[in-house]
Amino acid sequence: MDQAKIKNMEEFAAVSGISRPTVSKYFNDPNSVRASTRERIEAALEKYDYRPNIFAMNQNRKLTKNVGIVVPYLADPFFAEIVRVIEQECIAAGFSPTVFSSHGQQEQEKSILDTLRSLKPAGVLLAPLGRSSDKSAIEDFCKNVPTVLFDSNLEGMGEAFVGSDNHSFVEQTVQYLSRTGAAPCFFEMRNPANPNANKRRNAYLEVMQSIGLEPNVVSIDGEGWGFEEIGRQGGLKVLKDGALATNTVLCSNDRLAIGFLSACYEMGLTVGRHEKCDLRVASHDDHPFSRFTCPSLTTAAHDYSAVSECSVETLFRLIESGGKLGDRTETLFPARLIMRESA
Amino acid sequence: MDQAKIKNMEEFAAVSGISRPTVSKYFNDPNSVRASTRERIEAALEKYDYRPNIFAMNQNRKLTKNVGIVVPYLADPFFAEIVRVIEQECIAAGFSPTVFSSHGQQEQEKSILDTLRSLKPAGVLLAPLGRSSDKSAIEDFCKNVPTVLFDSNLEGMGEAFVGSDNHSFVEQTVQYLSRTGAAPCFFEMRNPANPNANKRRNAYLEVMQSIGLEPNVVSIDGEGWGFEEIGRQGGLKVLKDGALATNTVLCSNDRLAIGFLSACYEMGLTVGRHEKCDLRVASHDDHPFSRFTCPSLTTAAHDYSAVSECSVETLFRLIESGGKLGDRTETLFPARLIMRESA
DNA sequence: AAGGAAAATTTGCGCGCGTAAAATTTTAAT
DNA sequence: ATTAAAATTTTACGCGCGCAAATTTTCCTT
Repeated sequence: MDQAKIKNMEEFAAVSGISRPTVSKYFNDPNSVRASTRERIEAALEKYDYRPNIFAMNQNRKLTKNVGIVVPYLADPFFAEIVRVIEQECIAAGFSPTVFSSHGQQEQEKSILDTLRSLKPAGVLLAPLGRSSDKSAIEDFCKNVPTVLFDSNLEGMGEAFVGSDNHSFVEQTVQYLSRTGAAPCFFEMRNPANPNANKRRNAYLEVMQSIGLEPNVVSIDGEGWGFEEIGRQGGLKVLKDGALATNTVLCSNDRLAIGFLSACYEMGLTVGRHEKCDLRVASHDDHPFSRFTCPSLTTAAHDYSAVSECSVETLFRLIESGGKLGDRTETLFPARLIMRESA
Repeated sequence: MDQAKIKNMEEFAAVSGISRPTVSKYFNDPNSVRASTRERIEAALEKYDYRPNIFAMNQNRKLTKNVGIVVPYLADPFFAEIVRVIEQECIAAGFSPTVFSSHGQQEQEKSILDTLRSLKPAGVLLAPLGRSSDKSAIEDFCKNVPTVLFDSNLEGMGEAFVGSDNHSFVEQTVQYLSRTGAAPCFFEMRNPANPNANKRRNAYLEVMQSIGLEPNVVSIDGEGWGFEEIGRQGGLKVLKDGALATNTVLCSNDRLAIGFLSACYEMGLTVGRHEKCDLRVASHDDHPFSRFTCPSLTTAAHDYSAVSECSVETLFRLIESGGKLGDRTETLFPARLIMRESA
């Protein structure tokens, strides 16, 4: 690496013996220049550590290489994990991902969309807050920026949606539970922050009816994204009130289940699939920690990698086709039942 | 809001009846212009929705309003939580924070520092990987970019360090455990990814010696950031081998403890502070989920808000003083013992 | 009302790069 | 060798804004 500091593309073009426009073309797409030219540029790149000024690049480019990734709550390990994978894939494809978390707040989500607009992103992967999203703000955003929704769907918004098939989740857990023991009650938040929750409740009702069992929905109070605490408080209340019709509880999601397990433990109730246990508990999501609860949690797993890969691929297709896809596709991946000790 | 779209600052200056340089000054610092001028600009801002082009701004400004936040592993709820708070504080102070996760990989950390350089940030809050960081790369970075280290310290690097006092963590848990029962064994990874781990082991040895107890360190194998699984595997091995000298286990951190609790459960061992229990388990960090383990985890808590606030404040002082502080300060916050059911 | 400091304006240049059009060179095919 | 196509170079302009110096206006003081 030569000590001579290269200030700009002009100078770099000079030392590499290539014209600046061609160098510019190279940085835009290394394959767009002749192989021999590419080699010469890359040789110079080794010698003279130079990187184009991203601000100047983005200012003039019609389309940047920026990609926005927005999730409703990054402190939720489920989203943290999905973001981790998506981020890597964007980098591998030569994009610059920027991660944003709405932190569960509508205002925050709106302000992120505002920031994102001025970032002129090539595309955005958006997991909206859902129920508490400002629908018209998101709709407006999607009209101006190529956007793929993931995780939670907002009817008609964005160019595509990629997520998990909630019905498949509930069907598998309900089938499994009712085949191996008592019919499951459904434990959920009355006003869930996430729209998937409503789909899961409806799926529960459908599946129970289809196999001729009496549904039993237990809705608990609580606001916000502190699901574990909400599940614990709700669990304590439900258990004390004897509000459960059977000894089998199907939680809407794993974080709620983690709280519910905690409540069971406090009440001195044993959870598990064995005869001697008081309760069976199952859930949905395969949260990264559900493997380590006591007992380990039986759950329906997202196909994490399929959802992330498909989201990213869809976004890239969208970007390549200039921001518009033919018709809005909705891709849903089925769940995989993970049988552990809790049910 | 008028339908007339404002293209640039030139046009906006025209419609607001102010010269462009003055408008530019306003966006740089609203207080640097006369009150009456400020009002006129803000009135126009209401009417004609205009936002300066950040790329053009950042290209020409000597110092941007960007702030980088780098953590070793964002999927760890501990970091997710700290990032959440820090992010809000930066926004409140008028900065544009960008969050990066090294995902536990040295290469990733280095590439983030590279990216960060070209972002010309006013300052960076960096929680390094620690043991697996490329020290010289970080040292070099800190020389060029105003940086405050947090969470884990790298001797002499950055303009300041803010973190938790590991000795205080261990002192409190060891004192508590040995006062209320058997002396604690120390359960840790042999090659921990985090440098705090080494400080905690040393603190354990010191504290045990100072109160005249025989230390007993149990080091387990495992690489990477999957602490729960490592703790579980290690726990199973240790429990089967009967490698624990006493019935009290102090884990280096909560995630390891979560795995260890899982191992205890699998082995049919009961954990808790009551007479009839087989084991007592305690730990450090007050991980967001440690409240919900079964039994709930006795642990030493970080002062999350103090660490985040102090980090941010230190960074702002650093930025205001032009990137250099007098002498490198190291601020350590003590732990707060949280007594729960596990010990 | 006069004076001076503070704030605002005018003028003008520069940042680093994208990009378009035309001229030139290189490559591949006949 | 001839020729057309592809790649490169030259030339030239524009993006939206920061910033500095000189000038003018505004405000407050005595």
